[in-house]
Amino acid sequence: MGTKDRRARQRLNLRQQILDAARDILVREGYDGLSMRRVADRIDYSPTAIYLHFKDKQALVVSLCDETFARLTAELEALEKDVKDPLVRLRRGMACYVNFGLKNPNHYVPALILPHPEDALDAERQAEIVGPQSASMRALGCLRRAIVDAMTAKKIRKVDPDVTTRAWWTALHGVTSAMIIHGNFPWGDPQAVIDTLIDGLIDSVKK
Amino acid sequence: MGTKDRRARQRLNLRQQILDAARDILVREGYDGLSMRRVADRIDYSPTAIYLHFKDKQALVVSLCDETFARLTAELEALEKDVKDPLVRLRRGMACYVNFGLKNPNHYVPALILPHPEDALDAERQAEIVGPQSASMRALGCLRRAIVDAMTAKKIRKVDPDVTTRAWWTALHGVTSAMIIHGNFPWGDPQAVIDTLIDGLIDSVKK
DNA sequence: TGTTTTGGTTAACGACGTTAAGTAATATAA
DNA sequence: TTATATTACTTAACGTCGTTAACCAAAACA
Repeated sequence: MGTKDRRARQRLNLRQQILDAARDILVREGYDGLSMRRVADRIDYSPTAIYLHFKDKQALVVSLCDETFARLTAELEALEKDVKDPLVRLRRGMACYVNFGLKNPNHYVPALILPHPEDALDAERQAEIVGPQSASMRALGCLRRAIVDAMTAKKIRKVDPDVTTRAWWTALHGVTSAMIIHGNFPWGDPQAVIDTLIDGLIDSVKK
Repeated sequence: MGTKDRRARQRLNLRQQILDAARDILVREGYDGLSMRRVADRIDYSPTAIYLHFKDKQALVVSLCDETFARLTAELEALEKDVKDPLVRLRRGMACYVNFGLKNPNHYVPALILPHPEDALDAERQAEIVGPQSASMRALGCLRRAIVDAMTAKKIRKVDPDVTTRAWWTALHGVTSAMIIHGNFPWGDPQAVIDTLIDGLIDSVKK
């Protein structure tokens, strides 16, 4: 009766082959270089075979990005355990986010920079959605907790945690995406720009 | 001898028709909805006719975006003349930038959010490029001047104007692009997020 | 052994940006 | 005025893409 198992195993096996090939292409050639046909070529299946495992190209890419962003979340959550000083944790966490984006540009781009169709929803449906769903945004929870912690520890002055989380995240996203997309912009010392931004934000609420 | 003139006039005329049709499509349907074939349909020419006036799709879009971003630059330069207080001008200019992006999302997206092929250059050629070329980045000059002015007026403490300009621009770009792309994210009161970010940045360098 | 389900294939649709080759009208030169 | 050259444009095509429909063989089950 292990036949059912074997089928499931083979199914997962192919699914993993698809993911592996797709990730390899994505990392090496970026989102534009990733096509269903190229993935199919790599694994010696027909392009349509992929659709038996992923609804469409976007679902495939989301799977890849979720996997990668899970590592970011893990890093951030590790900080929560290891770093006691909430101000230091805040600082390190923000740097961590930017660094992650710069080290994984080809995941960051489709996950957070490129427009997704579903992000252009009608106003009614937008209201239904209350929180970030994709794994690529679970980092926001970490940021919010760090802000709240720093606040209760009286390290920073009282602020609206939700508004501040969103404002700061947009800033971090800004420097990350700008440096990824505008690679030939004269950034000078990029790290100086990143540090200036992060330190400025934190300084603005320091007691 | 007006035949040469007439030819030139007709040429410019068609060029303008292309631009008008393309801008209409871009504004209404966004960058993805804009295709050479659709522009051609609108003006009752064959798709290839467009290539007699624009090198490729990107050149056409750049023309459109340059036109629109010129209005932003004009607004910012008007501020330089009208608003004397450098701190107020700084504040207003930054808000102006974000506002412009949110009001012209379909120009902002191809101009500053989407990856351009030429932004993925090899390291040597990147070094050759020293400043922002596209009109979409001339706003950076305004920001830098505002920062320097506020500094010489002793309204803010001494900072590296280049690094600060770049850091602040990434932040502004971040909130702008995030709100454009992630329209169904729970922003709460978007203006509160924008204001918190801008005020935070300025506060961090206020004397 | 016959039947259904699973896991794939081939072929095709309708889009896209772009290039190559051809054509008709116009301007210039003899 | 006729021949030539230039200009403005078209049709056809290439190679891509994501995705769907129809079909098919092998395995599982009755």
